[in-house]
Amino acid sequence: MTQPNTPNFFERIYQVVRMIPPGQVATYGQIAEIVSHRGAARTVGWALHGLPESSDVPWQRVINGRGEISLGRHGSAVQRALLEGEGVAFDRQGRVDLARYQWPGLDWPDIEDLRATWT
DNA sequence: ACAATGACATAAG
DNA sequence: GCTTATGCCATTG
Repeated sequence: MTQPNTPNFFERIYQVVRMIPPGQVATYGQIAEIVSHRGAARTVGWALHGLPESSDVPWQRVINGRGEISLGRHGSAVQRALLEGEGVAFDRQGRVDLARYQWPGLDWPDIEDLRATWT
């Protein structure tokens, strides 16, 4: 973004994030594993970082591997509110029960087919 | 092309 | 369970 030639990487990330159903959450690593390699987790966060709140991408459903919100204290409140509005419960430490709310992800055939669209 | 950065992840102490 | 150290990837200066 910020440039005419937006790398497909960000678009891929957005596309996957849009597939996360309401009331469920996914981790950065999970998204990275679908769009690219496992190590791209940081890049996923970078992609969502510049995303406007009014975007069609449910960025709030993407959290870190500990089930916690990784934003600075600033946007964390917003994200928490959005998720709570979808039925996601937070514990006292502001963490989500991943075992219960984590997005199952895509099946291998689906991932394969999805990647075929970009490659 | 090199060095630094960032909404991460995992292993080790 | 929390803190520290190391790895990974793409973007940016």
